[in-house]
This record gives sequence, structure tokens and C-alpha cells, in this order.
Amino acid sequence: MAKLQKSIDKRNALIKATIELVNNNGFHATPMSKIAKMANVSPATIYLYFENKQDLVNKTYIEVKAEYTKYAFATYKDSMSVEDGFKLIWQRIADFKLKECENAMFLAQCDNTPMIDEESRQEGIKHLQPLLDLWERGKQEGIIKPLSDYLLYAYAINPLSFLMIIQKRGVFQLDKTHLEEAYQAAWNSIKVSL
Amino acid sequence: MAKLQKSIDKRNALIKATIELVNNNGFHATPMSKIAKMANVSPATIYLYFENKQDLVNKTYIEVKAEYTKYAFATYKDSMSVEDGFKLIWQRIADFKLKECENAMFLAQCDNTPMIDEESRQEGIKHLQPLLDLWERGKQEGIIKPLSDYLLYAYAINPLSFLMIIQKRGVFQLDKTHLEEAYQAAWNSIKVSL
DNA sequence: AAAAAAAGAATGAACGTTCATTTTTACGTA
DNA sequence: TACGTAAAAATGAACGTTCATTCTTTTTTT
Repeated sequence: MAKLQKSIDKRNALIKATIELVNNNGFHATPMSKIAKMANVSPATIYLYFENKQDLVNKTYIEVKAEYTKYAFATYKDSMSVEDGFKLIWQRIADFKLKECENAMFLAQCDNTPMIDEESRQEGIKHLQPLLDLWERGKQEGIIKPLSDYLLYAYAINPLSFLMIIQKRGVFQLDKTHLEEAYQAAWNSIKVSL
Repeated sequence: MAKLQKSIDKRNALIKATIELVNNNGFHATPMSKIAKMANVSPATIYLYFENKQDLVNKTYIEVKAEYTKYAFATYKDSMSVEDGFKLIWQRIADFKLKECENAMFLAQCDNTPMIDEESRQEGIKHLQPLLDLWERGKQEGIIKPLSDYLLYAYAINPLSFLMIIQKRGVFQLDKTHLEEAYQAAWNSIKVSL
């Protein structure tokens, strides 16, 4: 067990270093040697845990995406009303993007560049299913507009990525008030108008 | 004139090649040699037009951003009502993102990665002033919610980037109906509720 | 014919990955 | 428990390639 434990620690250190360095420098400007150094490991050791650099970044993406969605849906129950469920998930996502900023920034970069293999991208999308199910329910109950899932995501969820990024760049500070406003904007854009 | 003309053609070819290659491969996976080849030019020639690779990509960003905002505000007049003005600008931006997809994808990549110098990023932001002025007017007239410009942008404009990207990836097709729905979602999220 | 522009080849540095070796771990035996 | 040993894990150095940039020469322009 001690053996296995140690390995997992190294693997985690490598993934953490990858996230931090790629956030600051981008994928191709992040050499394996620097990742190794930050993880306190020899460059050669990386290849005991990952096939190559592409595999390292693919796996990092999938792990972070899984973490993100796990957090987002952690306290959600099918028994909640659509409105309550959406608000909860939205707030959890906002929470994640602000608290786990490094992780969320990494995801944003992956989602907006050719950094990740298409296969890994698909894999990452699967984790969003609970949200799609909630929307389906909302549409059936006539609470959420009958829009495509992509449009709903674009207006209800994705704006948080933009806010996170400019917050990280220091021009904007998202406080409690802003968050409530942002939630209202999100909900107004997808709820059925009276 | 013929001399100067020829130079501008080469410069444009270099910028076009940069956009296309960076879109498909990312900044650091785009060698100067390939940019040169695509522009039908020797690698050494690039250095007659740009200081180095970073300068090439910075200048490309600023030029494309200027093109984007020029298109967005081309038919807008201060004399328009806030609602009409916003709708017009929104539609022009949507139009640009769908028609000039390559250019818009390039901007999205620049805005979500450490690819561009901070200085060039600032330079690019300046071009958005007419939109900020419109919002200011809308707030004063009590038509647009008194939210920060960043929040307004996140909900009214930025979702279009998300839609463009997934459209480019082929999972989603933005048609006339979708566009009208998207506009309504945008407007609902920022307009003052009755 | 001088100056400017462009070209291809050359250079040196940096990178991903592999290789040969050392260190650590796991475990059967005394 | 202590030891010896084979396997596993980890390492630093080395390899071959790629790339941004520069240098020297050629071509084009004026």
C-alpha cells in the first residue's frame, strides 16, 4: 500500500504542476522538464505515469473536468424543483470557478484551443448529463424555454467562465452582490417569460 | 506604390496564414517555417515585416480585433434608441462570428490563453468603447440594468463566442431561429425587468 | 549601379523522449 | 527479526529532432 500511495502522490503532483504551468505559459510553452521540476521528479519519471506529453494533458483535462462536475452536482437531488435545482447547480459552479480558479482556468484553456484530443473532449462532455436532464425536466414542466442545450449552456453557465477569467486578470472582482446579479441574469435568459 | 502595395500583400498573407495555422494547431505548435510556406514567402522574410514570432501574433491579434469592432459598430449611430442600437450591434457581432469564423476563433483563442502580451490585450479592449457608451446611456435611461460592464458583456455578448466555437466543432448549427432566440436570451438577461 | 527586398542555408538553443544505471521496495528464507 | 535478492521505480545524462532567428547571397527595384 505504501508503494501505491507514493505513486498516487507523484501522479497528483504531476497533474497539479501541469495545470499551473499550462495556465501561466500555455501547453506548448510548458516543457516536460519544468513539469518534472515543479513536481520534484525526474523528467523520465513522467513517462512511468503517462505515455507522453499529449497523454498527460488529456488525462489532466479529464480528471479536472470530473472534479468540476462532481462538485457542481454534489448536493443536487432529482427531487428538487427545477428552479431550486438550477439555482443550486449554478451556485456550485460559480463557487468552483472562483474557489478552484486554477482548475477552472485550465478547463477554459482546454475548451478554447486545439490543446486536447477530440476524444478527451467528448469524454469530458459526458459528465454534464445531470444538468441536461434537469433542463429537459424544466422544458417539460414549461419553466425553462424550449431552447437547445447548447443555447441554454451558452447563456446560463458559460458566462461564468468569462467572469472568472477577467477576475483572474485583476480588472474585476466578483463579490456576493455581483454573484446574485449574475444569477438573475442567467435565470432571466433561460426561464419562460410570463 | 507598386513596391508598397506588394509589401502589404505579403504582410496580409502572413497574417492570414498565422490565423489559420494558429487556429488549427495553437500558437506554439505553429512554426515560423509553416507560416512562411503558407504565405509563399521565405522564413527570413517574416522578419522584414515583424520583429519576431511574438510580435507577429500580437499584431495579428490587434488587427483582427480592430476588424471585428469596426464591423460590429459600422452601421450604429448615436442617434439610435438604446434598444435598437443594442440589437443592431448584437446582430452585427453575431454576423461577424459566424461569417468571419476563422477571425473570431482566433480572437477567442487569444482571449483564453497566455498567447498574447498583456499590452496587446489592453490595446484590443479599447476598441469596444462604443458598446460601453451605449450601455452607459441605457443605464441612465433606466432601460438596462445597472450592472458592471463586465457582467453585461458576459451575458449579452460573450455567449456568442461559445456558440461559435461549438458550431465550428460541428455539434451545433446556428440558424435564423436560433439566432433570434439567442438575441432574446441576451436581451432578457440585461434589460430592466418590468 | 546602388539600395532595398527576398531568399535559402546555417546556427545554436530547447525540447520530447529514451537509455543505461542507481535506488528503493517487496518478500522469501534463515 | 535480519538478510539477500529480484523486481519495480526513479534518475540524470544523452539523443535526435525541431524550431526561431541570423547570415550571406541573390534578386528586384529605383
